This record gives sequence, C-alpha cells and structure tokens, in this order.
Amino acid sequence: MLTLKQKKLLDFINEYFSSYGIFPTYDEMKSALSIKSKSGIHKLISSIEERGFITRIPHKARALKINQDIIKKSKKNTKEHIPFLGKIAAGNPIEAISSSFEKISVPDFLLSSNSDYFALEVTGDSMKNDGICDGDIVVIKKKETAISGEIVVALIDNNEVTLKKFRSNKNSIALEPANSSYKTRIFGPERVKIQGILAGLIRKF
Amino acid sequence: MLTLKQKKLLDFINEYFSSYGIFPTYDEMKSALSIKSKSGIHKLISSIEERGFITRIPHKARALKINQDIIKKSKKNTKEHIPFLGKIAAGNPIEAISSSFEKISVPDFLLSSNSDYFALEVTGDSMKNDGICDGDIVVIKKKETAISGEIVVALIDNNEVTLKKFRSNKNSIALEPANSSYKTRIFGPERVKIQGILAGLIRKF
DNA sequence: TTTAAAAAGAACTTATGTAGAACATTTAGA
DNA sequence: TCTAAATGTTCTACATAAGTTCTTTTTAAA
Repeated sequence: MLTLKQKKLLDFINEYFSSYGIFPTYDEMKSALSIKSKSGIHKLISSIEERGFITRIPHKARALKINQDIIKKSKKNTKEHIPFLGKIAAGNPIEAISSSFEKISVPDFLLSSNSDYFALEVTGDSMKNDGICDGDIVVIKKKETAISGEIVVALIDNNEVTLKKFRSNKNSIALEPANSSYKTRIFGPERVKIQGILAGLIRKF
Repeated sequence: MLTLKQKKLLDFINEYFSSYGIFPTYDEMKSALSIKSKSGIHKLISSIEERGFITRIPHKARALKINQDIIKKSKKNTKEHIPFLGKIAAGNPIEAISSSFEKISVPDFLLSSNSDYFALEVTGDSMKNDGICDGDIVVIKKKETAISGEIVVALIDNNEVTLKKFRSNKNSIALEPANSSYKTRIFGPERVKIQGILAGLIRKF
C-alpha cells in the first residue's frame, strides 16, 4: 500500500509521537529521512494522507493524526480476534453456527497466520486429566484431518460435537477422554468428522 | 495534533489538576511556561480548545475541562501486552526481574483496566488438579493481599516463588497445592509475601 | 540520448508565539 | 449594594516557525 519512503516516514512519525507526544515538523522529518527539501516531505505526507493512513489539518503546525484503524487493516497478521461459538450443544455441527457474531481476542502466539480458528467453551470434565476443565475456552484450528494423539473437536454422526483425544486405528477411530470416569468410544471412520484440532486454551479465574 | 507549546501547556494543566484538583489561572500558566504575557496563554488555550483537547467556560476563572476521550483517541492504540517473566527460579523475587523486556499478548477479557499484570510460565505439576499444568502461562494480577481460596504467587522468605492456593489462618498462612503428591505448607505471616493473584491461564498445544 | 519522475531549492503564505497595554467580567469582601 | 481584586479577553505590533507552491536540477529508466 505504501512505498518504501512513505513507510519509513510513517514509521518515523509514529516513533516520534510515541516519544514526545506531539508530531514532528516537516523540517524534522526532512532530517530524519535525510531528504534535503521540505517539499519532498510535503509530497510524501500528501500521498500517505491520500491512502488514508494519516489525517491532516492543512496549514496548521504539527497537525497530524494517525489513523490506526487503517494501519491495522492493512496488516494481515494481526488476526487477534476469532469467532467465539459458545457452548456446543449436541446436534449442532460447527458450520451451522459459524456465523456467530461474537468474537474473542486471543494471544497471537496461539495462532499461525495461514489458518482459520474458532473458540469454544468447554462443558464437562471429560478431559480434566489433560488440564482442560469445565468453563475453559479452547482455541481450535480448523482442519479436517488429525494425527493420533492430537486433541480434536469431532462431530459424531453429524449430530454430536465433542472434544477428545484422537486415535486412528486400522478400520476405526477412537475418541479418548482424559478422565477415568469416562470411556473411550470407538467409531467407524465414516461416523466421525474432524472439525479442528486443539491449538490453545484460555481460562479466566 | 498539538504544537510543542500547546502540548507543554496541556501537560502543565494536567499535572496541576492532578496535584490540586482545580485548574490553574492564566497567570500561573504564564509563569509555568515562562511567558511574559497572559495573551499568549489565551492564544494557546484557544488553539488547544479548537483541537478539542479541552473545553472552556468563557470568562469564568479556572473553568477548564480536559477532554480525556479526545486525548485517548489521539494516542496510539495500545494492545494488551504484559511483561512475560518466564520461569521463576528459586531465589528471584518478582521485582528483581520485573524489568524484563519480553512482552506477551493476552486476551483483554482476562484483564481489568486499572491493574498491573505480568505473566509467568508454570513449572511443575503441583496445581494439576486445578487444571494448571507444567508449561502453562499464568496471568497474574499484581496485588499484595489475597483472600482465602484464591490462587496466588507467593514469595517465601524473600527467596522462593511459588503458585499455590492461599489460605489465611489466625496466626499463619497456608499454601495449598492442588495435587495429592504435594503437601500443604504453613508459614508465619511474616515469611510470606503475596506478589499477585491468578487472573488467567493460557496454554499452547 | 531522451524523457519522466524524483529531489532540491527558493520564494511565498499562513500559523504560531511573544509582548504590553487596555478592557471586560466575575468574585469576594467591605 | 458597591467596590476592589482577581481573572479572563481583546487589541496592536512584531518575530519566528511551519506549511505550500513553484521552478530548477538531478536521477533513473526507456
């Protein structure tokens, strides 16, 4: 969206503002970018404004405003909000409710940039031995396949959604709880559809 | 958005108000900025008002209002990043390493706006029954006191840092693990210093 | 080499800051 | 109520800072 010079100038303006709380003059920008004329700065500022990254009051000194929204939108990997699908009641495949409006912010280190994610609230304690408790929020990476040992969100018989450890056998799929009060359930491969794998967990106290 | 002088005046007004609870007169501002005429202050005030940072009742003494909303908007959007202090080895009180540069982004719903937070990586499984596992990242709200039942980060004998459930008795403090392989430890109140209470937990899979 | 774009430089316009004095309004006390 | 003190406002004049526009020069690409 921005040229190299424009980006450098915008970065400088940002830094300057962080340090001093006010915006730099054209002369200061001129020195910062090693440009020898203010008119160059004027042109750069104009193009940056044209692209919407800053706003300006004409003819006023240091009268800039950085448009943080636009800057965020122009960055791809600040996807810190993912859909929160709430508690999953039996009989609701994820897709059916994926249109949920609610969003939840998650630490970016739980996400990788090229995948889709959603969040669920855990109900029940069938995974308690793995430290996944009732009320926890799990971050799920959308994916149709899993490897044995991964914890997955699985849709059984197009009907029931559950969070369990995935185990793939020759002709069957086992969904293992992490709690001795629950039993491992074994299904034919056609009955189980993986919705995603567990990527993170968040708990509020 | 503001010029240097305007910013200095606004800063002075802010400080003055914080100290005295009322706003300064033009004469006081004049002295503060080493300006020799009130008319200068009047001009500055007018430009600051024009830009929306303050509001004024004309002809009334000390009749300013600082428009925090505008000031906030003009500041950079600060994301929810808190210091990450890593694993706490025995013998290191939190303060000693609080200068850590490393930051971690956390969901904002784990934080409340008027408190300080930091994050630690959990080592060991002494809180496993509460779903707090080795390698988890806990978000801690800085606080010197706790009530019984809260999970706290406690500094013992100015030496050892630990995450345990807090229990306050008549003349002693009990730090309870959540794992039957570990024992509750009981200390005199003078030996235990609360560093903060558990506010959230984040786990990456 | 030719051409167009970028940079530089200079000139210009407007905004901002300083200063002193006079004036207006509000406030508090006689 | 009336008055004086405190405070805010307006005016003029000037100086400096900052933004804009234009022309010329340089640079880089075709």
